[in-house]
Amino acid sequence: MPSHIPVSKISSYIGQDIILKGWVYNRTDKGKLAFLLIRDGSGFVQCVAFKGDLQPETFDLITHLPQESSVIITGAVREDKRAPGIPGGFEVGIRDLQVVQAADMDYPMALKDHGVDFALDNRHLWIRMQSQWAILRVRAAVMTATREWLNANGFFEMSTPILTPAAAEGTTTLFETEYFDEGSAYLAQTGQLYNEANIFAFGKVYCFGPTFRAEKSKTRRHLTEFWMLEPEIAFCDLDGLMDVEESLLTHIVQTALKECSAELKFLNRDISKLESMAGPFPRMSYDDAAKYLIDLYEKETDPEKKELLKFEWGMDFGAPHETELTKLNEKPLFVYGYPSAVKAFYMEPWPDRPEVCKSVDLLAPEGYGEICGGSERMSDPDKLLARIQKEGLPEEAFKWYLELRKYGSVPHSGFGMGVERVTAWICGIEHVREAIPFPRTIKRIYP
RNA sequence: UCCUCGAUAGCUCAAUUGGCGGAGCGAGCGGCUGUUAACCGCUAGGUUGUAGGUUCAAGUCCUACUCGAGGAGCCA
Repeated sequence: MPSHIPVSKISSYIGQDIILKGWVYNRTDKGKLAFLLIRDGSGFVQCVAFKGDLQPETFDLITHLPQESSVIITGAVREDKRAPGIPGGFEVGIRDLQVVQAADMDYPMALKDHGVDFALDNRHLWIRMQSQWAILRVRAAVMTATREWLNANGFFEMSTPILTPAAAEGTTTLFETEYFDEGSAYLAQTGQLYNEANIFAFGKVYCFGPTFRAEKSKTRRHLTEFWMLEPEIAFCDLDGLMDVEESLLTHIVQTALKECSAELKFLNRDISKLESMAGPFPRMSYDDAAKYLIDLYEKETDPEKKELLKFEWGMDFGAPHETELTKLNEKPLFVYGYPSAVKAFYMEPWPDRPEVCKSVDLLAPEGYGEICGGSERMSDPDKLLARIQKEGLPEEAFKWYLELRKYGSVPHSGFGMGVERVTAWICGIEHVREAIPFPRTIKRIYP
């Protein structure tokens, strides 16, 4: 009696009879021959029916199967270089086919390019397509690799609250909701402040969950709901933080290469660009980056490009600036020591240079830009209080946060990593909305 | 919030200076023993986003609106 196997393991069953349970992704009839591309969640494999090998009614059933019908197939595995699929190169000679459900014939997702609007309205079906399946498998691998590295390196996963009181960082627009008789609550835009409390109990921690930004950002790099990893580390300075980011990112990329080679190949990702992606990553000061950008701006002759590259010391980088900086290297680039004015209030000032802070962004190559942002946190309670007052933040809301610095304060650092941005970069795709199963953007909350 | 672009068959797109709304894919039927988004033949499929306006005549020009996109700002 043949056993039920996943498509992903098919290479171990050459010459054997097996059972597949899945869905008809595509069908091609050719007279007395029919090809079914079957997907079962673990992969895509071609199944072949010869009229002569089957009961006439079974063959007739196969040649009339609607796309997306659910089926159970019995047959023999053989190697064939012509066979499409993921991983591909194998096919199943159908001996028997049982229809679990014949799908309605008006399945809307054709196997070709669709417009963004249509594809997103049909996201619940779009995720069945090979490209989206491959991207989301890479995303899962990124998330698994992330936890793997952190757990192996002494970090504890600490869930931080999603429902939070007002004013975490002050600047960002938050989603607001009613909270019983306590007034308004807000969906978390970061778990960092809570993780700063957690490190004094657990040393090295991380939170890994959804994050919400109500800002009306409409670009290929923004979602209103996205997943963020936020490690926080006690007794760690800015250099130590960059070491952690470097090792973690290296592990994530190498794992994706190992676990998802078929997916990346299907996505036509230039693997060689990822293979060299191991630490150390170059580290550049904001001052040097600013000098480079100002120089570039002055040399630019095209007036349109010149306007985009406009830059002076003290500005935060725009997307065109990030792109220019990432062109300098094949690897991700650390830029550290940003002006305090463009960064959050809790970042530790540079010694003897209070206008600069111990912050660091990690910019992914090939124009992907910022994938991690972090800093050494202010550890002195008096300086922190002064900064909170200067920013006009409500002091009483930060009472607990200030207390962390009263009882055994230490230098500590942390960063946030955007899962969808990392996934989009590894997959080589245009837009972060394809790097999450059901993207939430400013204009979309369906499906 | 600002700037720019777009909306024509189920989907992706054509339609010349304002002059009879088409094709491919998908769907149905038939043909084909190696297809890779197969191919060949036939069939069905339309209130051109909405509301006005200009004109002998509007998919095409004008006004307003709706919906969407990607860029700025802000950020991961």
